[in-house]
Formats: sequence, C-alpha cells, structure tokens
Amino acid sequence: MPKPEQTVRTLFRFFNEVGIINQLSSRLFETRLPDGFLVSHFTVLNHLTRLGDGRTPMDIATALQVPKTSLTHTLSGLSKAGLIIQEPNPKDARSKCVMLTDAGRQFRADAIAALGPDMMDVAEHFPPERIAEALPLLEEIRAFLDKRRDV
Amino acid sequence: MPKPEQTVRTLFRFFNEVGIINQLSSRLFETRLPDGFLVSHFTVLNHLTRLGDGRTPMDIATALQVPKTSLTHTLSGLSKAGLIIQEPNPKDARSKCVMLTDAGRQFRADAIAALGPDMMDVAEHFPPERIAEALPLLEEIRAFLDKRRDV
DNA sequence: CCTCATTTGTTCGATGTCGTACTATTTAGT
DNA sequence: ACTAAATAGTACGACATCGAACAAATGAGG
Repeated sequence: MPKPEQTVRTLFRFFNEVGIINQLSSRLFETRLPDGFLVSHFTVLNHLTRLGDGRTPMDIATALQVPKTSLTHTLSGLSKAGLIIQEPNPKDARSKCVMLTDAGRQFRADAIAALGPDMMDVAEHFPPERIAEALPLLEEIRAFLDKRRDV
Repeated sequence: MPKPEQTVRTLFRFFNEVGIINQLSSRLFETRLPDGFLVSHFTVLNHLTRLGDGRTPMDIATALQVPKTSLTHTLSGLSKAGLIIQEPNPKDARSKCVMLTDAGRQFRADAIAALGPDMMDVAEHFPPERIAEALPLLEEIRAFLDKRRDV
C-alpha cells in the first residue's frame, strides 16, 4: 500500500497526462475536419450514429457530459450546416428530437475517413491490444467521476 | 492483428474516454479551486513548483502544450493575483522569467490539499498500482502526439 | 382540477481559448 | 558588420464554453 502523498502524485500525473492527450488529440482532430467544425460537432454526430438518432438534446448533453447550454450552441451549428434536424418531440412539447440528415451521416463518415491515416499512424506505434488493455480502466474512471459528479 | 476498422474503433473509443475524463476531472478540479481560478492556473503553478521556476513563458507553453497566446492570458491572471512575478530574462531581452511567489506556492499547496479528499476517494476505488500501470502508455502516446504535432 | 416544484431548452453575459498580425530581439548567412 | 530569417511575447478579434436567469411545459400532491 503506497503512501497517501505518493498516491495523490500518481493521480495528479494521470489527470495531467489525460489533459494533455486530450488537448493534442482535439487539436489534431480539428485540423482534419472541414473549416469551422470542431470536435464537439463530430462528437455529437458520432454519438447519434452509434446509438441512434431521435434523442433529445438533454439526452445527448448527459451522455457527452457537456452543459446543456454548450450543447444548444453545438446543435445550432450542426443545424445551420444541415447535418441534423431538430423536430418537435411528440412525447414532450418542451423538448425536441435530434435527427441526423444524410449529410450528417456522410459528414461523420468523411471525418472518420479523414482521420484514418492519423489513427493508423498511432496504431503502428501502439499495438491496438495495448490501447484496448487500458480502455476498461478509463471507462471505469469515467463512470466513477460521472456518478460522483452531482455530489 | 485486428482488422483496420476495429483498430480505428478502438482508438476512437480511447480518445473519446480521454476527452470525457478530462471534462469531468477539470470540472471537479475547478469546483475545488477558489473562485475565478481555472485548471490552467493550477497547472502552471504545479509545473513551476515541480520542475522549478525561472522558466520562460515559451518553455511553459511548450511543456503544457498550450498555444503561447493562451498562456499569456493565464500568466496575466496569475500575475494579477500575485501568484507569480514575470521578470526580464537576462539571457534574452525578448523573453521573461516566470518566478513563483510565496503566495503562488501556497496557492498550489492549498489546491492540492483541497483536492486531497477527492483524490483519496478515487484511490479507494482504483488501486494506485492500477493507475500507475496505465501511466507509461499515456506518457508514450502524449510524447507521440507531441512529436507528430508539427507534421 | 389546481397549485407548485421540476425539467427542457434558450437567451444573455462573462470569460477562456486560440489564430493572425505585429513589434522587438536574436541568430544565421554572407 | 549587415541583412534576412527566426523567435519571444503581446494585442486583437473571432468564437466556444458555460453559469445564471428565463419561459414553456410537465408532473406531483392536495
């Protein structure tokens, strides 16, 4: 059992690395996206494609862990670009249903294709198995922080 | 050797988890800092404490992987709060030396103390050894993305 | 039904981030 | 030395993020 200070140091380093990796990867992502689009746009399209569209903005904000006011802004950008359509929610008049357009699906596919070479470059230096090994820990920490968030 | 699409999927998940963890941990950090201070402020103070002060803004920006214009803004906040002092750089008149003040060191110590309970809470659910196991991979990926950045 | 609290999404304002353009200084090449 | 290219930091502007306050709608409790 390590000493508490050592433990805290390890955790600080962990979050520090996570922060820098996020910074660098987001920047890389954005250089590959068409001008005017950010990682946040891609993330929403990706989420809707993977888990199905027709979700409410609030659902999406919760899943992606971003404040709803930030998501409003992101969705408005996606709407203006014709990548999604926001329909009224028949179940709840306060709410909306976010639907992907064909252009939205295509945008996501193109983005993934555009990032492919970078991803393969990473994969050449880091065996996917090694990345995959780290995923469970990351997911658990994510879930833990998520649950802890409201406290 | 996994199929390329599977590889890409794994990497996307990895970066996705990293992004959300960063989001959640940054938010948590900031709720523990005094009002008006951000993770970026803490990160600079922490960096200077760990690796020694007297560095130039450019050194710091490179180490933390943030654009120099962002760092200018962060340093100005730290200066206004009296947590650092920017002295002229005797080796290079274009540049400066960023020095920690006692208040700056104290601020960092207080911040770490304020975050201690959260860190210990994480540590209770995730053995530090498990976190430590993941660190080398994170550091390597960080270094890889860093080197690849200019490309 | 009829409040009242809760929830959804937006607007607004403040502020952080970062790219571009600029000045001052240093360094390299001749 | 002298000029040209590179580099440090900043000013500025565009824009993303996010908290607070708000309106509309829902749901819970009487």
